[in-house]
Amino acid sequence: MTLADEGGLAAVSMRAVASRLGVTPMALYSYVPDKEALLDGLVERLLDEIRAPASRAWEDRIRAMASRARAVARRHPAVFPLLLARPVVTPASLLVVEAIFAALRDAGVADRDIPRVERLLSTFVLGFAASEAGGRLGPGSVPTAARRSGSEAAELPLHHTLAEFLDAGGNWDAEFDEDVEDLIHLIAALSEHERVGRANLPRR
Amino acid sequence: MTLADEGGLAAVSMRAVASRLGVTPMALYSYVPDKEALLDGLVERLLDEIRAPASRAWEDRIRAMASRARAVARRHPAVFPLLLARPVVTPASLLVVEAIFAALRDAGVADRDIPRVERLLSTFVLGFAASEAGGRLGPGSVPTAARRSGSEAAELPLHHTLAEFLDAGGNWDAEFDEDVEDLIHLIAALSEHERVGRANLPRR
DNA sequence: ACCTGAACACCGTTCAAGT
DNA sequence: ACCTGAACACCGTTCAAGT
Repeated sequence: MTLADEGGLAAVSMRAVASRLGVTPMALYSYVPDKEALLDGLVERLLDEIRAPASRAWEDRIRAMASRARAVARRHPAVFPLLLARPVVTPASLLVVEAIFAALRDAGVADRDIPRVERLLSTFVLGFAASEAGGRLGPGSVPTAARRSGSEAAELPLHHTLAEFLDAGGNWDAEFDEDVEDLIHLIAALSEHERVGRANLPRR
Repeated sequence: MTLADEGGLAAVSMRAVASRLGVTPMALYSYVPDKEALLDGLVERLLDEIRAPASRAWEDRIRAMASRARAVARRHPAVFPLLLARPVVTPASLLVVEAIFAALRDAGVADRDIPRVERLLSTFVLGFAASEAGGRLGPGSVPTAARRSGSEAAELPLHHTLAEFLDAGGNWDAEFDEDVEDLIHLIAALSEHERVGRANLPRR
């Protein structure tokens, strides 16, 4: 993890890890079948850092997990994107998912919608954090491009019109919080819809 | 792109590309400064495939772009995840963003919210498609884990309760469509909120 | 069970040289 | 401008051998 944090994912080689441990590269193969398993271990440690918070209101638990996920991404930007590429079957990831299930259930979301909404929520949160860590949301990058004079500007009229809002003032904290609030509203709307549906329909 | 589609990202080496072109590895450096630039070219071609659809209703344009992004991810699962790791400053990506801006404006979203909502939407769509391509949403993986007997099952009661809904019946098409509809509702709610706010407030 | 050492089949990129 | 050939400093992993 230290190697990844310091030198990016490219710095995590079996040889570099072995050298850091004062051991021969082949010694690692007693602990791990191959390099992929080693990276899986890194991902698992990331999920341990997210964990489930002990909070009362379901909204606060959603907010806390989202915020922690993003904090983990900032601490380990090189490793974080791997979260989107690995199946959610490890113990640590199942614990996080279980906690989100619980929050959605307390929110009143219908059972049949809970796993879907969990994936919707976690996909957005992981996607945002990974985008930020990977540099997709670079401060000022888009505005700079939009301000570029020449033929391109004419083909991007809305980038020009919206220029002042393009980079959120570089304040991704506030933007992320707003996004999470919007998704919490969406969840509340889904549960309201379920409540009304249950009152009016015979069964379903 | 062919190499990536056939053998994954690992199969895309400067040496393999050169060999495919019947040329020496070093010949590539006349066209591209390094390997990263070569991968940037792949990403740019992916964005070209998404493009902006010519459709009337803003909802249909959102649906079309989301659906196309996902189709691209299925055609090029190895390259697609790179989309989340590169800044949106290339011509092709700006065109896609511009089209989403236009749809959100037609939806009635306030100018100050448009770039944020564009990022919310594209982050989810790219995140979902990348998750699917990368195998995060593996069919049956989570249910299998939840069904696993032993001590773990006791710590995951909701996975047990929700077992029948855990993998969406493997029908990610339907789940993705539902997600997109939910987000369209969210956008409509935001624009409604803006309409009401504008009528009631003096300026803002 | 855990570790070493040598080897194999690869990498991206530099450098000097050719046309 | 475009391409070659040799070299450098790396990879992950196999295999045989040691304790």
